[in-house]
Amino acid sequence: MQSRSKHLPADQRRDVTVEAVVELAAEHNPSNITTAAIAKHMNVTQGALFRHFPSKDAIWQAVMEWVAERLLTRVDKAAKAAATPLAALEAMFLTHIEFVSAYPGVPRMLFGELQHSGESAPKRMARTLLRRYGERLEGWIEKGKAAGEIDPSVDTAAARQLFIGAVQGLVMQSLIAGESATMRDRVPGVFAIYRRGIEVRS
Amino acid sequence: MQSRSKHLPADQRRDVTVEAVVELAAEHNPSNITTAAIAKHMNVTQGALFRHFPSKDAIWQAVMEWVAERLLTRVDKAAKAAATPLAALEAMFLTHIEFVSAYPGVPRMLFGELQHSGESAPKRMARTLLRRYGERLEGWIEKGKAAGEIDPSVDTAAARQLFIGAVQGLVMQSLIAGESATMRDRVPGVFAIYRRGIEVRS
DNA sequence: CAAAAGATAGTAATTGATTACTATCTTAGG
DNA sequence: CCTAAGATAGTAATCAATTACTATCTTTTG
Repeated sequence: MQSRSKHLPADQRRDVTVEAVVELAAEHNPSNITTAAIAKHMNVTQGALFRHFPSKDAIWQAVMEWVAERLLTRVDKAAKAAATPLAALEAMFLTHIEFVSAYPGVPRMLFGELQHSGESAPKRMARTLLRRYGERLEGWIEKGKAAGEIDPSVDTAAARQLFIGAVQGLVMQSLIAGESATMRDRVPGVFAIYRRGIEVRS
Repeated sequence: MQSRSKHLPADQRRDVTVEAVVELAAEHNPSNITTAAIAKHMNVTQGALFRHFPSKDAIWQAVMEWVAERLLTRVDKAAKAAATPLAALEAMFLTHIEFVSAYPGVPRMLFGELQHSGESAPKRMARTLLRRYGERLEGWIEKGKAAGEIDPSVDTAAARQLFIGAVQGLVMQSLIAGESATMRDRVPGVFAIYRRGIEVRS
Protein backbone atom coordinates (compact mmCIF):
# COMPACT_ATOMS: atom_id res chain seq x y z
CA MET A 1 0.00 0.00 0.00
CA GLN A 2 1.79 3.08 -1.27
CA SER A 3 -1.07 4.57 -3.18
CA ARG A 4 -1.14 8.09 -1.77
CA SER A 5 2.60 8.22 -1.37
CA LYS A 6 3.97 11.63 -2.16
CA HIS A 7 7.31 10.23 -3.17
CA LEU A 8 7.38 8.26 -6.40
CA PRO A 9 10.24 6.45 -8.11
CA ALA A 10 11.70 8.53 -10.91
CA ASP A 11 10.33 6.47 -13.78
CA GLN A 12 6.82 6.43 -12.34
CA ARG A 13 6.98 10.17 -11.82
CA ARG A 14 7.97 10.63 -15.44
CA ASP A 15 4.99 8.56 -16.56
CA VAL A 16 2.67 10.61 -14.39
CA THR A 17 4.12 13.78 -15.89
CA VAL A 18 3.45 12.61 -19.43
CA GLU A 19 -0.11 11.69 -18.53
CA ALA A 20 -0.62 15.09 -16.95
CA VAL A 21 0.48 16.82 -20.14
CA VAL A 22 -1.76 14.64 -22.30
CA GLU A 23 -4.71 15.45 -20.06
CA LEU A 24 -3.99 19.16 -20.03
CA ALA A 25 -3.63 19.23 -23.80
CA ALA A 26 -7.21 18.00 -24.04
CA GLU A 27 -8.41 21.36 -22.80
CA HIS A 28 -5.64 23.84 -23.42
CA ASN A 29 -3.58 25.09 -26.31
CA PRO A 30 -0.36 23.04 -26.06
CA SER A 31 1.73 26.17 -26.57
CA ASN A 32 0.23 27.66 -23.45
CA ILE A 33 0.75 24.70 -21.14
CA THR A 34 3.24 25.89 -18.54
CA THR A 35 5.44 23.80 -16.28
CA ALA A 36 3.53 25.32 -13.36
CA ALA A 37 0.24 24.05 -14.77
CA ILE A 38 1.68 20.58 -15.32
CA ALA A 39 3.02 20.45 -11.77
CA LYS A 40 -0.24 21.66 -10.28
CA HIS A 41 -2.22 19.06 -12.22
CA MET A 42 -0.12 16.27 -10.70
CA ASN A 43 0.05 17.74 -7.21
CA VAL A 44 3.72 18.55 -7.15
CA THR A 45 5.61 21.82 -7.02
CA GLN A 46 6.89 23.27 -10.24
CA GLY A 47 10.55 22.86 -9.39
CA ALA A 48 10.08 19.14 -8.77
CA LEU A 49 9.53 18.56 -12.49
CA PHE A 50 13.12 19.48 -13.22
CA ARG A 51 14.34 16.67 -10.98
CA HIS A 52 13.14 14.27 -13.67
CA PHE A 53 13.41 16.25 -16.88
CA PRO A 54 16.35 18.46 -17.87
CA SER A 55 14.08 20.90 -19.70
CA LYS A 56 10.50 21.52 -20.77
CA ASP A 57 11.43 20.41 -24.26
CA ALA A 58 12.45 17.05 -22.81
CA ILE A 59 8.96 16.72 -21.32
CA TRP A 60 7.42 17.31 -24.74
CA GLN A 61 9.79 14.79 -26.23
CA ALA A 62 8.64 12.17 -23.73
CA VAL A 63 5.02 13.00 -24.50
CA MET A 64 5.55 12.61 -28.23
CA GLU A 65 7.23 9.26 -27.60
CA TRP A 66 4.22 8.18 -25.58
CA VAL A 67 1.87 9.22 -28.37
CA ALA A 68 3.86 7.58 -31.15
CA GLU A 69 4.17 4.28 -29.35
CA ARG A 70 0.55 4.06 -28.26
CA LEU A 71 -1.01 5.17 -31.53
CA LEU A 72 1.10 3.00 -33.81
CA THR A 73 0.67 -0.04 -31.57
CA ARG A 74 -3.09 0.31 -31.58
CA VAL A 75 -3.59 0.89 -35.29
CA ASP A 76 -1.16 -1.88 -36.16
CA LYS A 77 -3.04 -4.31 -33.99
CA ALA A 78 -6.38 -3.28 -35.46
CA ALA A 79 -5.14 -3.47 -39.04
CA LYS A 80 -3.57 -6.88 -38.53
CA ALA A 81 -6.84 -8.33 -37.25
CA ALA A 82 -8.73 -7.26 -40.36
CA ALA A 83 -9.67 -9.76 -43.07
CA THR A 84 -8.72 -7.72 -46.14
CA PRO A 85 -6.53 -4.67 -46.91
CA LEU A 86 -9.54 -2.40 -47.31
CA ALA A 87 -10.92 -3.68 -44.01
CA ALA A 88 -7.50 -2.97 -42.48
CA LEU A 89 -7.71 0.65 -43.64
CA GLU A 90 -11.17 0.95 -42.17
CA ALA A 91 -9.96 -0.57 -38.91
CA MET A 92 -7.06 1.90 -38.80
CA PHE A 93 -9.47 4.73 -39.42
CA LEU A 94 -11.83 3.68 -36.65
CA THR A 95 -9.00 2.98 -34.23
CA HIS A 96 -7.38 6.31 -34.94
CA ILE A 97 -10.64 8.14 -34.28
CA GLU A 98 -11.14 6.14 -31.10
CA PHE A 99 -7.66 7.12 -30.02
CA VAL A 100 -8.07 10.85 -30.55
CA SER A 101 -11.49 10.56 -28.95
CA ALA A 102 -9.91 9.11 -25.84
CA TYR A 103 -7.03 11.60 -25.96
CA PRO A 104 -8.36 14.78 -27.54
CA GLY A 105 -5.12 16.57 -26.81
CA VAL A 106 -3.08 14.36 -29.10
CA PRO A 107 -3.88 15.91 -32.49
CA ARG A 108 -3.50 19.35 -30.99
CA MET A 109 -0.04 18.48 -29.71
CA LEU A 110 0.99 16.94 -33.02
CA PHE A 111 -0.17 19.90 -35.04
CA GLY A 112 1.27 22.26 -32.46
CA GLU A 113 4.71 20.71 -32.66
CA LEU A 114 4.73 20.77 -36.45
CA GLN A 115 3.90 24.46 -36.37
CA HIS A 116 7.06 25.36 -34.51
CA SER A 117 9.71 26.90 -36.67
CA GLY A 118 13.21 25.57 -36.45
CA GLU A 119 14.19 22.10 -35.34
CA SER A 120 13.49 20.44 -32.03
CA ALA A 121 13.41 16.93 -30.69
CA PRO A 122 9.61 16.90 -30.22
CA LYS A 123 9.07 18.21 -33.74
CA ARG A 124 11.32 15.51 -35.15
CA MET A 125 9.35 12.91 -33.23
CA ALA A 126 6.06 14.22 -34.57
CA ARG A 127 7.41 14.07 -38.09
CA THR A 128 8.74 10.58 -37.58
CA LEU A 129 5.37 9.43 -36.26
CA LEU A 130 3.57 10.77 -39.30
CA ARG A 131 6.11 9.22 -41.65
CA ARG A 132 5.78 5.80 -40.03
CA TYR A 133 2.02 6.13 -40.04
CA GLY A 134 2.08 7.03 -43.71
CA GLU A 135 4.29 4.07 -44.55
CA ARG A 136 1.78 1.73 -42.97
CA LEU A 137 -1.06 3.35 -44.89
CA GLU A 138 0.72 3.08 -48.22
CA GLY A 139 1.54 -0.54 -47.44
CA TRP A 140 -2.12 -1.42 -46.98
CA ILE A 141 -3.14 0.61 -50.02
CA GLU A 142 -0.65 -1.26 -52.20
CA LYS A 143 -1.84 -4.56 -50.76
CA GLY A 144 -5.38 -3.52 -51.56
CA LYS A 145 -4.43 -2.90 -55.17
CA ALA A 146 -2.71 -6.27 -55.39
CA ALA A 147 -5.78 -7.95 -53.93
CA GLY A 148 -8.04 -6.27 -56.47
CA GLU A 149 -9.89 -4.32 -53.80
CA ILE A 150 -8.47 -0.91 -54.58
CA ASP A 151 -8.43 0.62 -58.03
CA PRO A 152 -4.87 0.44 -59.40
CA SER A 153 -5.24 3.86 -61.02
CA VAL A 154 -5.52 5.48 -57.59
CA ASP A 155 -2.52 7.63 -56.62
CA THR A 156 -1.15 5.90 -53.51
CA ALA A 157 0.45 9.02 -52.04
CA ALA A 158 -2.77 10.96 -52.59
CA ALA A 159 -4.79 8.19 -50.94
CA ARG A 160 -2.48 8.29 -47.93
CA GLN A 161 -2.82 12.03 -47.64
CA LEU A 162 -6.59 12.05 -47.98
CA PHE A 163 -6.80 9.37 -45.28
CA ILE A 164 -4.89 11.54 -42.84
CA GLY A 165 -6.88 14.56 -43.96
CA ALA A 166 -10.13 12.73 -43.30
CA VAL A 167 -9.10 12.17 -39.71
CA GLN A 168 -7.94 15.76 -39.46
CA GLY A 169 -11.22 17.06 -40.74
CA LEU A 170 -13.14 15.11 -38.14
CA VAL A 171 -10.82 16.34 -35.41
CA MET A 172 -11.20 19.94 -36.52
CA GLN A 173 -14.96 19.60 -36.46
CA SER A 174 -14.82 18.36 -32.88
CA LEU A 175 -12.52 21.24 -31.98
CA ILE A 176 -15.24 23.58 -33.17
CA ALA A 177 -18.11 21.72 -31.61
CA GLY A 178 -16.13 21.10 -28.45
CA GLU A 179 -17.32 17.54 -28.11
CA SER A 180 -16.01 14.31 -29.49
CA ALA A 181 -19.38 12.55 -29.49
CA THR A 182 -20.45 14.12 -32.77
CA MET A 183 -17.12 13.21 -34.29
CA ARG A 184 -17.67 9.51 -33.82
CA ASP A 185 -21.17 9.70 -35.25
CA ARG A 186 -19.80 11.20 -38.44
CA VAL A 187 -17.09 8.58 -38.93
CA PRO A 188 -19.06 6.06 -41.03
CA GLY A 189 -20.25 8.67 -43.50
CA VAL A 190 -16.79 10.11 -44.02
CA PHE A 191 -15.10 6.75 -44.43
CA ALA A 192 -17.83 5.62 -46.83
CA ILE A 193 -16.92 8.44 -49.22
CA TYR A 194 -13.22 7.71 -48.86
CA ARG A 195 -13.81 4.03 -49.52
CA ARG A 196 -15.89 4.81 -52.58
CA GLY A 197 -13.07 7.02 -53.78
CA ILE A 198 -10.44 4.31 -53.83
CA GLU A 199 -12.20 0.95 -54.23
CA VAL A 200 -12.61 -0.78 -57.56
CA ARG A 201 -15.94 -0.20 -59.25
CA SER A 202 -18.00 -3.29 -59.51
CA MET B 1 4.13 61.21 -52.89
CA GLN B 2 4.25 60.18 -49.28
CA SER B 3 5.42 56.64 -49.83
CA ARG B 4 8.16 56.39 -47.23
CA SER B 5 6.35 58.55 -44.73
CA LYS B 6 6.68 57.23 -41.25
CA HIS B 7 3.25 58.51 -40.36
CA LEU B 8 0.38 56.56 -41.78
CA PRO B 9 -3.35 57.17 -41.41
CA ALA B 10 -4.84 54.92 -38.77
CA ASP B 11 -6.75 52.67 -41.17
CA GLN B 12 -3.71 52.15 -43.36
CA ARG B 13 -1.60 51.37 -40.33
CA ARG B 14 -4.13 48.78 -39.23
CA ASP B 15 -4.00 47.19 -42.67
CA VAL B 16 -0.21 47.09 -42.55
CA THR B 17 -0.40 45.48 -39.11
CA VAL B 18 -2.69 42.73 -40.33
CA GLU B 19 -0.41 42.05 -43.29
CA ALA B 20 2.58 41.87 -40.95
CA VAL B 21 0.84 39.26 -38.80
CA VAL B 22 -0.14 37.20 -41.84
CA GLU B 23 3.44 37.27 -43.08
CA LEU B 24 4.88 36.36 -39.70
CA ALA B 25 2.43 33.49 -39.30
CA ALA B 26 3.87 31.95 -42.45
CA GLU B 27 7.06 31.18 -40.58
CA HIS B 28 6.23 31.18 -36.88
CA ASN B 29 3.82 29.48 -34.56
CA PRO B 30 0.94 31.98 -34.23
CA SER B 31 0.94 31.51 -30.46
CA ASN B 32 4.51 32.74 -30.29
CA ILE B 33 4.09 35.88 -32.37
CA THR B 34 4.72 38.76 -29.99
CA THR B 35 3.63 42.36 -30.35
CA ALA B 36 7.32 43.25 -30.44
CA ALA B 37 7.88 40.95 -33.41
CA ILE B 38 4.88 42.40 -35.26
CA ALA B 39 6.10 45.95 -34.64
CA LYS B 40 9.64 45.15 -35.75
CA HIS B 41 8.39 43.55 -38.96
CA MET B 42 6.59 46.74 -39.93
CA ASN B 43 9.27 49.14 -38.69
CA VAL B 44 7.47 50.73 -35.79
CA THR B 45 7.96 50.54 -32.07
CA GLN B 46 6.00 48.02 -30.06
CA GLY B 47 3.95 50.61 -28.22
CA ALA B 48 2.73 52.15 -31.48
CA LEU B 49 0.57 49.10 -32.11
CA PHE B 50 -1.58 49.94 -29.13
CA ARG B 51 -2.41 53.33 -30.63
CA HIS B 52 -4.47 51.47 -33.21
CA PHE B 53 -5.59 48.36 -31.40
CA PRO B 54 -6.85 48.25 -27.82
CA SER B 55 -5.26 44.83 -27.22
CA LYS B 56 -3.36 42.04 -28.87
CA ASP B 57 -6.60 40.10 -29.12
CA ALA B 58 -8.06 42.92 -31.19
CA ILE B 59 -5.17 42.52 -33.64
CA TRP B 60 -5.98 38.84 -34.05
CA GLN B 61 -9.62 39.71 -34.54
CA ALA B 62 -8.71 42.05 -37.39
CA VAL B 63 -6.51 39.37 -38.90
CA MET B 64 -9.29 36.80 -38.82
CA GLU B 65 -11.63 39.30 -40.46
CA TRP B 66 -9.10 39.81 -43.21
CA VAL B 67 -8.78 36.06 -43.75
CA ALA B 68 -12.51 35.40 -43.75
CA GLU B 69 -13.27 38.14 -46.24
CA ARG B 70 -10.46 37.30 -48.66
CA LEU B 71 -10.94 33.53 -48.61
CA LEU B 72 -14.71 33.53 -48.99
CA THR B 73 -14.62 36.15 -51.75
CA ARG B 74 -12.12 34.16 -53.75
CA VAL B 75 -13.76 30.76 -53.46
CA ASP B 76 -17.19 32.24 -54.16
CA LYS B 77 -15.93 33.86 -57.32
CA ALA B 78 -14.24 30.68 -58.47
CA ALA B 79 -17.27 28.52 -57.75
CA LYS B 80 -19.64 30.88 -59.50
CA ALA B 81 -17.60 30.78 -62.69
CA ALA B 82 -17.77 26.99 -62.87
CA ALA B 83 -20.06 25.25 -65.31
CA THR B 84 -21.50 22.55 -63.02
CA PRO B 85 -21.79 21.98 -59.26
CA LEU B 86 -19.03 19.39 -59.30
CA ALA B 87 -16.82 21.76 -61.24
CA ALA B 88 -17.64 24.43 -58.67
CA LEU B 89 -16.41 22.14 -55.89
CA GLU B 90 -13.22 21.49 -57.80
CA ALA B 91 -12.75 25.22 -58.39
CA MET B 92 -13.24 25.87 -54.68
CA PHE B 93 -10.71 23.20 -53.87
CA LEU B 94 -8.09 24.60 -56.23
CA THR B 95 -8.73 28.17 -55.15
CA HIS B 96 -8.50 27.24 -51.49
CA ILE B 97 -5.15 25.53 -52.05
CA GLU B 98 -3.91 28.52 -54.06
CA PHE B 99 -4.93 30.75 -51.17
CA VAL B 100 -3.12 28.84 -48.46
CA SER B 101 -0.17 28.51 -50.82
CA ALA B 102 -0.01 32.28 -51.11
CA TYR B 103 -0.60 32.75 -47.37
CA PRO B 104 0.85 29.73 -45.62
CA GLY B 105 0.20 31.30 -42.25
CA VAL B 106 -3.56 31.25 -42.68
CA PRO B 107 -4.34 27.62 -41.82
CA ARG B 108 -1.94 27.80 -38.90
CA MET B 109 -3.75 30.82 -37.53
CA LEU B 110 -7.16 29.25 -38.02
CA PHE B 111 -6.18 26.05 -36.30
CA GLY B 112 -4.32 27.97 -33.64
CA GLU B 113 -7.34 30.07 -32.78
CA LEU B 114 -9.63 27.07 -32.61
CA GLN B 115 -7.22 25.42 -30.19
CA HIS B 116 -7.59 28.16 -27.62
CA SER B 117 -9.76 27.23 -24.69
CA GLY B 118 -12.49 29.56 -23.63
CA GLU B 119 -14.17 32.14 -25.81
CA SER B 120 -12.53 35.00 -27.65
CA ALA B 121 -13.44 37.25 -30.52
CA PRO B 122 -10.83 35.77 -32.87
CA LYS B 123 -11.96 32.26 -32.07
CA ARG B 124 -15.56 33.17 -32.78
CA MET B 125 -14.49 34.65 -36.11
CA ALA B 126 -12.60 31.49 -37.03
CA ARG B 127 -15.64 29.40 -36.23
CA THR B 128 -17.90 31.70 -38.21
CA LEU B 129 -15.60 31.48 -41.21
CA LEU B 130 -15.66 27.70 -41.12
CA ARG B 131 -19.42 27.64 -40.75
CA ARG B 132 -19.96 29.93 -43.70
CA TYR B 133 -17.48 27.96 -45.75
CA GLY B 134 -19.28 24.76 -44.85
CA GLU B 135 -22.64 26.22 -45.83
CA ARG B 136 -21.32 27.04 -49.28
CA LEU B 137 -19.92 23.54 -49.64
CA GLU B 138 -23.16 21.88 -48.66
CA GLY B 139 -25.01 24.16 -51.07
CA TRP B 140 -22.92 22.99 -54.00
CA ILE B 141 -23.11 19.37 -52.91
CA GLU B 142 -26.89 19.55 -52.80
CA LYS B 143 -26.94 21.26 -56.19
CA GLY B 144 -24.74 18.48 -57.49
CA LYS B 145 -27.20 15.88 -56.27
CA ALA B 146 -30.09 17.74 -57.89
CA ALA B 147 -28.15 17.95 -61.15
CA GLY B 148 -27.46 14.23 -61.07
CA GLU B 149 -23.71 14.73 -60.78
CA ILE B 150 -23.34 13.64 -57.18
CA ASP B 151 -24.71 10.39 -55.82
CA PRO B 152 -27.84 11.14 -53.74
CA SER B 153 -26.87 8.48 -51.21
CA VAL B 154 -23.79 10.50 -50.20
CA ASP B 155 -23.97 12.02 -46.72
CA THR B 156 -23.80 15.77 -47.36
CA ALA B 157 -22.33 16.66 -43.98
CA ALA B 158 -19.71 13.95 -44.37
CA ALA B 159 -18.86 15.19 -47.85
CA ARG B 160 -18.40 18.69 -46.50
CA GLN B 161 -16.15 17.47 -43.73
CA LEU B 162 -14.01 15.32 -46.00
CA PHE B 163 -13.59 18.28 -48.35
CA ILE B 164 -12.19 20.42 -45.56
CA GLY B 165 -10.13 17.49 -44.33
CA ALA B 166 -8.64 17.00 -47.77
CA VAL B 167 -7.38 20.57 -47.73
CA GLN B 168 -6.14 20.10 -44.17
CA GLY B 169 -4.24 16.99 -45.10
CA LEU B 170 -2.45 18.78 -47.91
CA VAL B 171 -1.61 21.67 -45.64
CA MET B 172 -0.26 19.35 -42.95
CA GLN B 173 1.94 17.65 -45.49
CA SER B 174 3.38 21.00 -46.53
CA LEU B 175 3.96 21.87 -42.88
CA ILE B 176 6.09 18.75 -42.62
CA ALA B 177 7.88 19.19 -45.93
CA GLY B 178 8.27 22.91 -45.32
CA GLU B 179 7.42 23.82 -48.89
CA SER B 180 4.14 24.50 -50.63
CA ALA B 181 5.36 23.44 -54.08
CA THR B 182 4.81 19.75 -53.34
CA MET B 183 1.37 20.52 -51.98
CA ARG B 184 0.12 21.89 -55.27
CA ASP B 185 1.51 18.96 -57.19
CA ARG B 186 -0.49 16.58 -55.05
CA VAL B 187 -3.79 18.44 -55.47
CA PRO B 188 -5.11 16.68 -58.59
CA GLY B 189 -4.56 13.22 -57.14
CA VAL B 190 -6.30 14.03 -53.89
CA PHE B 191 -9.27 15.71 -55.50
CA ALA B 192 -9.60 12.85 -57.98
CA ILE B 193 -10.20 10.42 -55.10
CA TYR B 194 -12.63 12.80 -53.43
CA ARG B 195 -14.49 13.28 -56.68
CA ARG B 196 -14.69 9.53 -57.22
CA GLY B 197 -16.05 9.22 -53.72
CA ILE B 198 -19.06 11.44 -54.27
CA GLU B 199 -19.93 11.40 -57.97
CA VAL B 200 -22.56 9.15 -59.48
CA ARG B 201 -21.26 5.95 -60.98
CA SER B 202 -21.70 5.80 -64.73
C1' DC C 1 -2.50 82.52 -47.44
C1' DA C 2 0.43 81.73 -43.68
C1' DA C 3 1.00 80.84 -38.86
C1' DA C 4 -1.08 79.36 -34.69
C1' DA C 5 -3.80 75.59 -32.62
C1' DG C 6 -5.27 71.17 -32.37
C1' DA C 7 -5.47 66.46 -33.80
C1' DT C 8 -3.14 62.41 -35.10
C1' DA C 9 0.78 59.13 -35.15
C1' DG C 10 5.00 57.42 -33.27
C1' DT C 11 8.99 56.94 -29.73
C1' DA C 12 11.47 55.43 -25.75
C1' DA C 13 11.23 53.78 -21.36
C1' DT C 14 8.90 51.35 -17.89
C1' DT C 15 5.34 48.48 -15.59
C1' DG C 16 3.64 44.23 -13.26
C1' DA C 17 2.78 39.63 -14.44
C1' DT C 18 4.43 35.33 -16.09
C1' DT C 19 7.81 32.27 -17.85
C1' DA C 20 11.48 28.37 -17.71
C1' DC C 21 14.85 27.15 -14.86
C1' DT C 22 17.92 26.77 -10.43
C1' DA C 23 20.01 26.80 -5.69
C1' DT C 24 19.27 25.37 -1.19
C1' DC C 25 16.82 23.27 2.46
C1' DT C 26 13.63 19.23 4.24
C1' DT C 27 11.80 14.73 4.57
C1' DA C 28 10.24 10.16 3.37
C1' DG C 29 11.56 5.39 3.16
C1' DG C 30 14.42 1.31 2.20
C1' DC D 1 21.15 6.87 8.32
C1' DC D 2 21.68 8.30 3.97
C1' DT D 3 19.97 9.23 -0.42
C1' DA D 4 16.45 10.02 -3.79
C1' DA D 5 12.29 12.92 -4.12
C1' DG D 6 9.99 17.00 -3.05
C1' DA D 7 9.42 21.77 -0.96
C1' DT D 8 10.79 26.47 -0.73
C1' DA D 9 12.35 30.42 -2.57
C1' DG D 10 14.52 32.42 -5.53
C1' DT D 11 16.63 34.19 -10.67
C1' DA D 12 16.85 36.41 -15.32
C1' DA D 13 14.24 36.88 -19.36
C1' DT D 14 10.18 37.94 -21.78
C1' DC D 15 5.56 39.38 -22.36
C1' DA D 16 1.48 42.72 -23.18
C1' DA D 17 0.27 47.01 -21.92
C1' DT D 18 0.97 51.97 -20.36
C1' DT D 19 3.23 56.16 -19.62
C1' DA D 20 5.22 60.84 -20.72
C1' DC D 21 6.81 62.92 -24.43
C1' DT D 22 7.85 64.25 -29.51
C1' DA D 23 7.08 64.57 -34.51
C1' DT D 24 4.06 65.37 -38.25
C1' DC D 25 -0.03 66.29 -40.50
C1' DT D 26 -4.60 69.17 -40.81
C1' DT D 27 -7.64 72.80 -39.93
C1' DT D 28 -8.88 77.24 -38.40
C1' DT D 29 -8.53 82.12 -38.50
C1' DG D 30 -6.38 86.97 -38.48
